[in-house]
Amino acid sequence: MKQSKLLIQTLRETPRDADVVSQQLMMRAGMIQKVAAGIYSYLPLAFRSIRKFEEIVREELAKDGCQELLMPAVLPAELWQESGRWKFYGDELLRFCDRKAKAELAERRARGEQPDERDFFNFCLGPTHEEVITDIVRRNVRSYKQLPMNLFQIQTKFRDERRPRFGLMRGREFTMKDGYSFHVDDACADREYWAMFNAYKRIFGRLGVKFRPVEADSGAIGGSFTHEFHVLAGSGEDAILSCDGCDYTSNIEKTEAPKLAGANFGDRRGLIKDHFCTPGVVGQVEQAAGMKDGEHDGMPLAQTSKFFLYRATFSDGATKLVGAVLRGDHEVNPVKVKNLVAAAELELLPLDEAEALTGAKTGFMGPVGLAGVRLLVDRSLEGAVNLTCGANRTDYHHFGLDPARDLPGCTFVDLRMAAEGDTCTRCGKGHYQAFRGIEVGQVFKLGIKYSKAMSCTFLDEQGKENPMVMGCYGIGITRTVAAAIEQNYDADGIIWPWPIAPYQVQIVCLDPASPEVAGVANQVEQELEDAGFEVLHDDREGLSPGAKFKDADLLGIPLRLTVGAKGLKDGIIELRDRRTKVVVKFKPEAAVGEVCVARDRLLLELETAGGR
RNA sequence: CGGGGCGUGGCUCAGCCUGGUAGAGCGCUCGGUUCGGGACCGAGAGGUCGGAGGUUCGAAUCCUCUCGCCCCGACCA
Repeated sequence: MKQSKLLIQTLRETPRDADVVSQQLMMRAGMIQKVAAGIYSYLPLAFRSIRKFEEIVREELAKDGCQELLMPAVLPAELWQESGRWKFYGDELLRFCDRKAKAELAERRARGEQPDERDFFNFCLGPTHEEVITDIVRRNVRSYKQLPMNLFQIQTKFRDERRPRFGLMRGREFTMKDGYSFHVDDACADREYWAMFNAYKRIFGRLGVKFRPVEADSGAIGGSFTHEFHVLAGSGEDAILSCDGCDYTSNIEKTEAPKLAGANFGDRRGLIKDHFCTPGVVGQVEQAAGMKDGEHDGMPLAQTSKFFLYRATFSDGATKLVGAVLRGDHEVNPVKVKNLVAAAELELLPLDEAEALTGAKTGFMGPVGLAGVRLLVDRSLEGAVNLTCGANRTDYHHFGLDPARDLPGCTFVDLRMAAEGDTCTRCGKGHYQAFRGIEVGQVFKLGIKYSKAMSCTFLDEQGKENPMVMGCYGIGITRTVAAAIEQNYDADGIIWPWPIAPYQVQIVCLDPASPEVAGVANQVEQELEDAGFEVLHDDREGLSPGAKFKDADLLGIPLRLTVGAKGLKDGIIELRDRRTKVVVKFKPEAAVGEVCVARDRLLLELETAGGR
């Protein structure tokens, strides 16, 4: 490919609204352009990388017998109503109405009615396709003989993120591989789960990025298990804790926190109400410091407790108040709270409601004496005595709290956000290390949530009807490409991993106006292409060498072949490794051989670079 | 959704406070000199200053509304 004909405009300066490295570099390299918030065009260079990654995904999935199909991006409300998600999926689901519904809406309005427009939305843009695939399978699969089956698509998805950001890493429109499997029983679904788990390890391994499979929260969807695949990068949005002594790696939302022994706070005493008065002080640390009496000049943070009031909403629409009690120096993990009460949604109770319920301002609410609240106490407080807690009276705290005694009906559970340095709960020896990760894939055992709701059943060997057991498996294609850049760049630009580089070799012709030099460059280009390499040839005239080198570094093609009059005078051209900057010089006739050697070396390095 | 910021040639920005008929650098076109890490000279093209309304003799500039984009927050109970 001649660069003079390539649709590309590199930028010397970073566009103002690009805030992560991958977005900055992809925009500067002329790979993507923003069309609207969180919506991008993939220009030729980016599209080549995206398609290469798609092909890796296809090849690896084919090894496990997955079948590719393509479902519509625009989906009817009916299917989503059938699964129940039309109601529960939030505003990330972009809903709209077609002309028929619009006409009916207009007619109602003409009659003087004031219908709610939302009641007329009858379509949405698909953020995920469980409903559609389940519909397809229930219509086409009847017998256990046809199972198991694993179907996937690579498709543009839309999620109306409340705050799109980070370029391709958190856009509203993105390309995703979503796969779904159907099975006669749990055991079969579990086998497929691990088959996909291993396929994903192969896929991200081939990509040549550092990644980790991570145990993650499966939400309230039936308590099934799930792994996320994360590309490790400092800019990642997710916090991951990984044990340095065993394989336990998990999203911090899920990480089990060890039960910590509390400090010894003396002999148990009674609950002394309203003992401490810290007027106007709200922060946990400041409050503890201000708690003074005859024996105490400020309380240790670990002897205070903190309290959070949540409203849990269940899948049947019922709600319940949930109170979480933790040690003052611990963080609450709301995901754990949500899962412990098996809620569909969990929200922090709005401040005004919380104040009305407890009768105290923020900072002075506590668990004692609250009616109608399900109380959960972090297990690190099991057996603790002489704690302080909010008195439900503004400015006051109780002293002497013994949760087991003073909070009847409370449950001791793991509510706490695990932290770096905590002892691993799995091996009991190692300690958690913290990483940041970009979630690029997920394997999830769905169970029968959708097949049951949508009557996707099969007849077993006894002729009995059963719901199929399902799994789903996603990979964010465009996000993965961005994540690869987050992990592979330097001050000069992108450093593409070989497998998804838009081109493998970039020929930089420094003197394209010279027939002799251009002739050699073209010759080498042809030979490399004949040998199967993907070559970008910078044949642009009128640019100084410096400008061409800068552009080449920015684009990040793994190998750069420099052809110039100066080198040719000595009969040589130069091959430079983008990452190491190491240069080798040789005769033009040796180009193919040298590029092969360099490629083999790069691929060998990739094998050792992946995740564990 | 709450708070803050920004919208001026393709890109990065100045001009706005203190109204007077729109600028720089990069990029682009043409000509010339250069040519191994973002060269130089000369000549050009390119902008309803996000949009609407208002104030004024006159608005990029002041006022109101609106749209878009970006950032921070959304876990002190």
